[in-house]
Amino acid sequence: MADLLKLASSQAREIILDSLGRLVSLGKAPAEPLPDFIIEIPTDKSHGDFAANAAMVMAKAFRLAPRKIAELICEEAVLDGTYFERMEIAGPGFINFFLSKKWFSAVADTVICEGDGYGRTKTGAGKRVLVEFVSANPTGPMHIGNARGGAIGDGLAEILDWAGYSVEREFYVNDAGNQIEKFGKSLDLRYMQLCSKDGLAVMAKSGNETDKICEAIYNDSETFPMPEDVYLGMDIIAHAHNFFMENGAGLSKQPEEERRKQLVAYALPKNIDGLEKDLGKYRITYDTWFRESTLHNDGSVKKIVEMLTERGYTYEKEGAIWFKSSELGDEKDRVLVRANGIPTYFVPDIAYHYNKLVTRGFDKAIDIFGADHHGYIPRMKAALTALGVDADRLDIVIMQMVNLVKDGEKYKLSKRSGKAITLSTLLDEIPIDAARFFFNYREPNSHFDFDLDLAVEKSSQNPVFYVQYAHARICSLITALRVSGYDVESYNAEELDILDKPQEIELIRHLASLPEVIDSAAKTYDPSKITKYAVELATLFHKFYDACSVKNAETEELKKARLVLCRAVLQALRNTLSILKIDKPEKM
RNA sequence: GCGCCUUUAACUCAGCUGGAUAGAGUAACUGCCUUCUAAGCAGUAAGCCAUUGGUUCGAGUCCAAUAAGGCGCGCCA
Repeated sequence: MADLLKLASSQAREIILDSLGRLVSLGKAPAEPLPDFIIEIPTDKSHGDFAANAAMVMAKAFRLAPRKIAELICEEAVLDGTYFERMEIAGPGFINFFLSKKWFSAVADTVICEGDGYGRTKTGAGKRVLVEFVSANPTGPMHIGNARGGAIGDGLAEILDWAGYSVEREFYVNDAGNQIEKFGKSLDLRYMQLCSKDGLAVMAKSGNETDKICEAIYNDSETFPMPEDVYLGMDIIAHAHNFFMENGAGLSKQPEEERRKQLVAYALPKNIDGLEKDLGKYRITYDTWFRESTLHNDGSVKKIVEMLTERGYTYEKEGAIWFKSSELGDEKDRVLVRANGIPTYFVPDIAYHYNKLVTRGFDKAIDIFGADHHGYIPRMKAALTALGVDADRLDIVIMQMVNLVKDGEKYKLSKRSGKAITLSTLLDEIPIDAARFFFNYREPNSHFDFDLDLAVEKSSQNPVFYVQYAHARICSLITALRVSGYDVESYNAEELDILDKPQEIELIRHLASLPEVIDSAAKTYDPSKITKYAVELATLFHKFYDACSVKNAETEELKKARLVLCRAVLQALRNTLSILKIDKPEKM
């Protein structure tokens, strides 16, 4: 788990600090505490591998020109025993560091030795994190927004795992509350329509084919009217029809409440199975499917209201129980229990987060939210604070809405009309690899247009192919050389000392940054850093491939050295693709 | 009206805690396969970093205001 980039960077810092220490004892530098400086990686590689702005920030303290200070620092600097071969003063007073060959071979060596684990860090060691994502309503199929949330959540969970956290993935099943009522009502209305004279006629005419019946009823809102606040999607009609086929019209003679109960009991498990299946196809598997109903059944929901009341954070108004969230940073107070005695969605959700952080004791809970729920965050944090839980242990990743673009036109996503494009439809149309890659190619917080035409296209326009192509190229290259008698695995990284082409050096430098990229992605909750890393690695490889022939290298030593480099690149590429759960084709 | 997000090349976006001449990909144009996969590479062209002001050695990056767009502001979830 060596991070050679970080190591080199801290060496550069130490070199300067050492030098400053000597300058102070020589009386050439002021003794008072000096301002902190930064070691950065210059964009222009002629400025070295690392650059320090120490001389510039210390100009005031020294009462000298930055370049003069830089000269003093360089005079006293000792590079022995470090990965650096020289230092330079440049520009307004930057101190630039240049790495030695030793470092480059150490990088390749590390990648190959750590193998499938290269890139893993211990940043999150000992911390348990729960990532909750998608959590789509089980009342219907998933839409495009869930597709983005799924890719981001799963990617993020994997990244956190690589950063050393102990990670669990969870789906929160809203199998209680108002939307289940609505679900039951919708199912019942459709069922009763099917049992009616008109419904029986449609079924007879359509030869009992569910698809045809759904379409006929869905499109004939005059004969089969539906009220405002129900689910209109065809999936509801399909459930009702399937139930009818299995159980007949007998249920229609039962009281409404009983009908709804039975219909929900029939359709809900089917929907949840469907969610699990679709997500499985999307390569997402959860550690837990957490049911909201368990929080109602074990009294947690009730207990939350009691706890908040005990702590003095509730009051009654107009027959309802309110939470004083405005005292804790929310813009207004919120209703906990309605005047009719039924708790709002908020209460079980507080109970759920309390369960994550207190009952199950996760150090962190991470939720992936659509931007349309961002206003919900302050009240949830307020609730945790009121319960004595550190609200910073809950992190919410906001992801902006997705626009679907087809033929240059924007689709509006509408759940209510039942016409939204579902996740399973999307996955039928585009490769899973492309979907997972695309949704992780932008920061969660960016508004982004998903171009259906582009994702379907199997061409160079599609970055996922570009990356996979690099992988396939290396595979066949290595195979070819192995066939011609090269014992690829036996060469060690010391041979890399002879590499000096810029394409080779750039490639190695980028290899070294993987651990840091993973840490950074974990810290900022941004999986797009990984896809971008993969694309950059592929780019550098393609450039190297073009400029430096392995097979026809000038010398045998060079050939072996490049072969080792290819192995290292292949390894890093494989690891990033593993994180993203994207196929690693050996041939294309 | 209030809050959150966004605004960088024709299009889609990078730009790490402020640093040296603002970068990719796509689209456009020009080259490169008798030699490891041309799903590739090299090159050309393309920019008032939305606008204005402020902070300092130094601002695409930080602060404020303005403008445009997205999303919220229920005893819905």
